[in-house]
Amino acid sequence: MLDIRLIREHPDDVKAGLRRMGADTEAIDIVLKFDELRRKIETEVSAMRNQRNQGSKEIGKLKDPEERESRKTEMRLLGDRISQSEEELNRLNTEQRTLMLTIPNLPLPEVPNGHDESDNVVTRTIGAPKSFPFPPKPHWDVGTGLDILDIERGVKISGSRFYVLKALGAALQRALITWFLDVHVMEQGYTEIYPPFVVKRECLIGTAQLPKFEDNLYHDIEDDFWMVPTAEVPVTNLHRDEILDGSQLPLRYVAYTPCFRREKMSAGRDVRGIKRGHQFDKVEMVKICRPENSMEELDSLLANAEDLCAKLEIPYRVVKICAGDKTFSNMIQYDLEMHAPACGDSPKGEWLEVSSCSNFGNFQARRANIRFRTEPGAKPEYPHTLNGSGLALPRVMIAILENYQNEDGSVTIPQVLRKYMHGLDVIRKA
RNA sequence: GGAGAGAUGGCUGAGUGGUCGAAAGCGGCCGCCUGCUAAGCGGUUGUAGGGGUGUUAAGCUCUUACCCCGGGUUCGAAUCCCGGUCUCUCCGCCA
Repeated sequence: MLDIRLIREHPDDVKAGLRRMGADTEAIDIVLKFDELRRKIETEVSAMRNQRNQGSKEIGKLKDPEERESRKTEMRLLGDRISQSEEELNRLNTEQRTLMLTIPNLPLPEVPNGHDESDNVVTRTIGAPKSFPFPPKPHWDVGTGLDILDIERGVKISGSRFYVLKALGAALQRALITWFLDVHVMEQGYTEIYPPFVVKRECLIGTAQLPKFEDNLYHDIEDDFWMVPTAEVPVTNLHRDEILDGSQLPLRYVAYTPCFRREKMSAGRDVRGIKRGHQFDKVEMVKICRPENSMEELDSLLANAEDLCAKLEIPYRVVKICAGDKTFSNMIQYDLEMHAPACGDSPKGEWLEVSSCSNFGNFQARRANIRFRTEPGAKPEYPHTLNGSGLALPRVMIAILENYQNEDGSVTIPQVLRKYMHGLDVIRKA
């Protein structure tokens, strides 16, 4: 959520930021109108309440029963007026908040201009796309050929966009998860978290999936549980409604969770293979830090994710996302994309997003009411939150199956994963 | 799932209609004292919103709301009533 004071005092800057994202600016004018009216009524209500509080105190001290009764009547009338204004005030408060929750975070000045994917900036490419002495097969052929991926049965049991990993396919994914976590925890200093995979609605408001992106979430109506679309949600919300001690910061967490997405917004996209499913696994890093450190923390977050790509020895690139393509709630975003030689429509293969690393500023902290004190006794402030995948499993699986495939249909296991696969070095047809 | 108990400030814990934004203790902060340490003494110490003043600063000041959440009764609610949530104990069930 943006700071209402920022909107109040610098509406033109806010609108300019929204325009860079191709977002609507009329919400700003509406919010400002609400805000003005809201403050006016709030002042009135406060004054009336004050009058009532004073009056009630006096009634308590009055001896004369007649005078007492007449004051009571007076106060009763005042009470009715207060109730009316309170109702109005409540309405304005909720309406203003509801609207505020739909306004996206503003891009930082260094975020490149642009309105879609094609305007993103590739900042560096590490390793060249691999060339093969034979025509590389797409992962769905590699995987089904080895009988480690079963898309048809996934569809049979759960519908489209579900798949089954089998035998060494399942083991490979499990090895990746464990290795990712080990690197983040043992080499990079993150604290591992095992969170619930369903959360309350407030959590999703906190990290800004709700109210705007309800369409993309699975929801259990009976208990009002929401299945997590990313570990960002439960992990960031660990500290919802808390005032942290500044000496605890930065907090650096990592969590593995399945992620559940309805993918309504991507209907028809990426239907082939395992690139975009309703359920996928991901290891996610989450940081909560002091505002002044958040850009360095973003750099190290990105470096931590990149480290995994590099160690897997798969070509990847770093993409700076433009203002029009960044997500709703961040203020700057970098994506990591691994190369998959046989995926997609182009003979050159496709760059697959395996990680998205973002700095959210205090946007989520405001929504989730996460605060900290720089020192004991100081005023609470909003910290910055960040998160980044480290990494998303299906795309890494794709990249491994396609990059490490051999002409005979087998797949070489990346060096770093072998000790997580009992020393196995190649996946062959059983 | 059944029965009972409970939810008060950073923590412990008092408070059953006005004198309560809330005793007391602990902790924190500031100062004093002390050769060091330990102890001692004094003061201070919740969050959020709005108004005024001030350079849209610091600050000062007035005020409102908040004693789990939401309603209700009342001139007035931490306190009474209703609904809900959560926690604990016991029983049941269970990977």
